[in-house]
Amino acid sequence: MAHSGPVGLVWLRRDLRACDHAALFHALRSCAQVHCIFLFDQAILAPLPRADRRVEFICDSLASLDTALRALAGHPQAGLIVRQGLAEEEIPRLAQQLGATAVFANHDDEPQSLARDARVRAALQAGGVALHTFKDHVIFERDEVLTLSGAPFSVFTPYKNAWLRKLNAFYLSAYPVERYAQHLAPRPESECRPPPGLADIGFAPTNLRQLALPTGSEGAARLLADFAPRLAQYDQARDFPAVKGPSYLSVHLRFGTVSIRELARLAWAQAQQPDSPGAATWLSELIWRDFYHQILAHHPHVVRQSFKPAYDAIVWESGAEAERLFAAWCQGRTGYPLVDAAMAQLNQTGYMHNRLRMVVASFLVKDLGIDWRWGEQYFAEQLNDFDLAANNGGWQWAASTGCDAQPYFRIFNPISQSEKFDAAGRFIRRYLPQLAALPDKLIHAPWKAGPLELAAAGLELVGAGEAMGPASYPRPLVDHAQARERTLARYAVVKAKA
DNA sequence: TAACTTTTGAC
DNA sequence: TCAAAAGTT
Repeated sequence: MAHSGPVGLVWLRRDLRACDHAALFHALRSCAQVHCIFLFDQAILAPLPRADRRVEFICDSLASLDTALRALAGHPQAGLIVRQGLAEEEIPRLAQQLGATAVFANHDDEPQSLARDARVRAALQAGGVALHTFKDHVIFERDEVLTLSGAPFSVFTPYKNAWLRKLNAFYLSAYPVERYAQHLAPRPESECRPPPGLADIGFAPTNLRQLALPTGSEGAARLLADFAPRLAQYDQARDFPAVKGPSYLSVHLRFGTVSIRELARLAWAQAQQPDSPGAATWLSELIWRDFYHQILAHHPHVVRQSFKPAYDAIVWESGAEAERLFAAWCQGRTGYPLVDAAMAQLNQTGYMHNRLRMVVASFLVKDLGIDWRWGEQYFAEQLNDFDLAANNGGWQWAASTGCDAQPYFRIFNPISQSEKFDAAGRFIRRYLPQLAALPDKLIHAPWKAGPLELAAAGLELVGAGEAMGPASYPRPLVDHAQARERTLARYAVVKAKA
């Protein structure tokens, strides 16, 4: 090699892009030769089902990242090194093979990731290699936004105000990796191969290609270009699942195929303008994301327990009956059309509209009396954009067990939510075609239809657990008014403790 | 980022 | 008589 000077290794994890990248920038600035690796971590892949949309999303995005790195370097032998194995073994092994003296990565504050990084750091240190890590995934992390007394915030609104006060153009500026792109090193001959396909790592294809979900940084750019003209109306459109209101960028934020700084920059700039009320609302959603990441970093116990200890006294439903209710919820057979349509959206696409995440979470916890962790786990398995901090925060919010959660007596009515946010039944009809012929008035609660109306709609109502044909739909699993009373009684133990 | 019940007040 | 406001969970 003609190059001299220190060799660095950038370890990419949930930051699969080649621009505005903190770890890549710092590596390029301080090392004359920089290699990039993505590791398929056995500890993460092993427990997954053999068809998983997230794995396919990663594979597609790695191909795009590899191309981007070679374009950035300007020579074809640069590019992404991809390996498979255990992080604490493979990262030190590769560092040693490349002669790297430092490894660069971005922070990941999930408890398991912190533990993994500590093991990798120790293993690297044994070989005299340093591990440098950086904030990249959020605008403000860990201890960057604190109360005047130096404590972490646990209520969103004051957190948001402090977050906005601290924000300036510097925190939103991109890391200019292009400036040092010539430091990207050619890969060793043995590593010059395209990133593996799904089959190469033992996975089967999903329906990802059929979904309107573009992958990689180009996919994120396409979604952002599509969303930018809609941003000004985001506040008006975001609550209606039949409307194209959201950005659909959550999965790209999760895998880092888009930079949070780029998104926050757009939101912040537009929020200054009086004609864009949507921008401030969307920026608020990005701040919620920082908020929950910060909560997880300071309170890792939320992964297992309620944020508020008093709520651990709640006794949830259990046993075979609870399993039956939970299975019906998972499969979208609760008899409440908005809930079932939402679960169908999740099961078919790996995405669910945010309004509906609240509706189905409230239904599981406060209509069926099921432990919020069961729902959290199901979302973790199904959501393309699954993010531990945000998912846990959302579930604890819905269950009223979380920081700044809704009060326990706030119980969504699945019928009113349906009438309010899918008044014309457009979303319900998209995912529950057997209900399509019901009039709008009845589509939110089909059990209220008389025999003549059912016959006219070509619909048959069946009891829970009965076989479902293409023209049948279940009767409601529970009565909402009764369930509401049971929930108020269930949560009474909290009031007694507080 | 609630829903439900009761009270109030305009007509 | 009914819609809006207020009180409750």
